[in-house]
Amino acid sequence: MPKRTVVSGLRRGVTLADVARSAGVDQSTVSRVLRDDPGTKATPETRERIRLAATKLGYVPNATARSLAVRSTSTIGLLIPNVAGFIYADIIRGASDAARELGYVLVVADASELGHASEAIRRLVLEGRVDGLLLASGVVTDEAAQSLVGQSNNVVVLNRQIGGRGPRIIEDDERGMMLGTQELIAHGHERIAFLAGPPDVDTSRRRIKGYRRAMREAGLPLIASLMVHAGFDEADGYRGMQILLERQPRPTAVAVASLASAVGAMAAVRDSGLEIPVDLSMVAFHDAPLANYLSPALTTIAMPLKELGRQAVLMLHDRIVGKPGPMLSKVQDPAPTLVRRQSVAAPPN
Amino acid sequence: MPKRTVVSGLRRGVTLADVARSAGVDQSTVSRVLRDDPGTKATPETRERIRLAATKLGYVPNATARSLAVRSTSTIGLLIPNVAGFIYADIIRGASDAARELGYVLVVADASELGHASEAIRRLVLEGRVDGLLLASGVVTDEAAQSLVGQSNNVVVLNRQIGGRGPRIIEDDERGMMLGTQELIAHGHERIAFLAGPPDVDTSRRRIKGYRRAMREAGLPLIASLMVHAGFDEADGYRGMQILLERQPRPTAVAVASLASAVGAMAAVRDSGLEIPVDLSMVAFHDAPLANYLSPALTTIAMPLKELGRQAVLMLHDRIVGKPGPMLSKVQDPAPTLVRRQSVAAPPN
DNA sequence: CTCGACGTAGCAATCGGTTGTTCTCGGGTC
DNA sequence: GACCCGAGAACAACCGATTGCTACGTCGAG
Repeated sequence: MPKRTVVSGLRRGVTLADVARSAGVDQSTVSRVLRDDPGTKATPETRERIRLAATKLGYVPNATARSLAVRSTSTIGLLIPNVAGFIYADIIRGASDAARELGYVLVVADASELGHASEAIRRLVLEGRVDGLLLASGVVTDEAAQSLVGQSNNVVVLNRQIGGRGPRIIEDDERGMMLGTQELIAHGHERIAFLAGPPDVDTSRRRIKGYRRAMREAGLPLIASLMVHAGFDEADGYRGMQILLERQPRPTAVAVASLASAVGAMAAVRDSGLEIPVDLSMVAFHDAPLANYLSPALTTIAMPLKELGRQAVLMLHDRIVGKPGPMLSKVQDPAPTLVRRQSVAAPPN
Repeated sequence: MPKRTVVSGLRRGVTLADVARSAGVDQSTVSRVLRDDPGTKATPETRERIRLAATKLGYVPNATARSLAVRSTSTIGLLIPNVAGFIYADIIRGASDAARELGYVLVVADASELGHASEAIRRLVLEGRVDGLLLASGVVTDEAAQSLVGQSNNVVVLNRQIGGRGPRIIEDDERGMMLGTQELIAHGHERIAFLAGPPDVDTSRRRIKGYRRAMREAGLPLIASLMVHAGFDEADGYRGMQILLERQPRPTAVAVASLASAVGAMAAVRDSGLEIPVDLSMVAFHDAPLANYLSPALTTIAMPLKELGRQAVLMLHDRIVGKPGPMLSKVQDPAPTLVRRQSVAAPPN
């Protein structure tokens, strides 16, 4: 029969007590049996009776009550500055999978608008809705985030360092950016520009390091005017590229610090009447399906973002259960890979 | 036995009892004062003493305990099939804002992988982690979702209808798609193809209706071979467009049912040696910053997705508090708008 | 001087689980 | 037959809030 349910807010559910009554035992026994508590000494017959009653009534334990009793919610939060970013889908999936495997549920919250990060943090962490929080790069500029990272054990920052404090996990930006720059070098480019991210975030700095190192190791000169800082979105990339295109002599190739800004950069190149890759080669940091459908298809550096998400929750989980761990972890295992498409060719002339 | 491993999980916080002790009153008084309970009759002095103690101790109420007591979590869930989709960012923001205004927190869960939707639903709704759930189009093919929608009062489906049951809210797909098709017609096109979504989802069907209606009202013939069904992502759009490009005579314009598939379709056009908009005009359903940076910049139909998200939580909230409301709601107010860019021109010849 | 009203604040039950402790038997030992 | 033992299950105290109800003064009225 369709059950009569729900008056309002919460599902008005079957409780442990209901099951206990139906099975003719105490609710503590029901609790232990249904959770396979090692301390249970119930008879096989009793167990069976309880299980039957539970399924017959459609019992589902109430997470809120359980959380209160055990002082743990079994949920992990992930705070993201901008859900539209290309990179977050993979991070979310990796984190989501890992959480599930650990018996946690992952909830993501959007903190795109300024000031909302601190509210989200209060409601999620301080009010105890989650056992721990993953802070994706970007939101951490928020001052509430700052102070939280200093205070709480159960926060892990992804891909950004906050004043050196707090546990964090990063992708191997340096290695990835080296890979991309080397691809340009391998095609014979020497005047290679770098469209960098904001100078004050350490993710950008690590990518810059990778670019510089590749140049240095190839014996190529680092020309200051060939590096410009821009934000990470399309419009930022467009503007940054315009600047680079005015340099004389013009660079023959450019490495771009994010996929979104590369999309903008490509548009800037087109609008200036130049063509990729014949006039200018380009590689972008981070990969997404989109890159394959751009014109030309964009050569990218695929970072192991899913693994970043996964390892982030593993790291957070260790902290939650009190296991000691490093303050800084770098995702090494699936190494960054270069996805060759059509945006890189030999330099003109 | 060693003492229980309380430590980790939840923030070991200051409780109501702590504040009460510090202020020298009963915790019920503290509770009433801090929440400004209308039933409070505390003197100004007592209130002051309590407030002081609370801030001094850094008291933050525990959401779990509160949820248990009031039988409501003040959180709403949003289940999304694919966080990478272009449209979800706006929906999330709209929903997030509305939730915040209502005093709720919005948590989003990703159900990209098959079978995960039902688990997410169990953990979120059945276990009582949320007061209500928004189901974004796509996940609802899941059978758990199906049955949930039938059962629970507190689920609202976005942009997709499930067997006619359950409350839902839709954008005005028909009107939007009409708008786009009319733009093509206004430029003189007559052989206008439609790259549609999957035939079995009603969102697609509504977009088809809009296309057909625009054609009909303009007195243009509907040619069956000029409509092909494809999925909503880039690869699907690529394949679908390839088919359309083989039609003889070739269409001079195409309306595409999603932005992602339009990106794929543009690539297919390029690969076939044709050029947009000189050989073929294109409009895409849904807008995103990306459209502005494509080559050529893509003319799109901007749907009020933020408003969709907002109204969805409003609708859900009404149901949660028991207010009666319509089973079907359509977002009308900010009407869809056409964003003219460079992908539409007069037909060749 | 007693009674009742009212303003204040405390008591205690409750939400739905978890978990340490206690009770109840039946059976084996000496 | 008294005693002990242990399995099996009930009892009861939490977790941290919310909330109906009761208790205690004080004050004014009769």
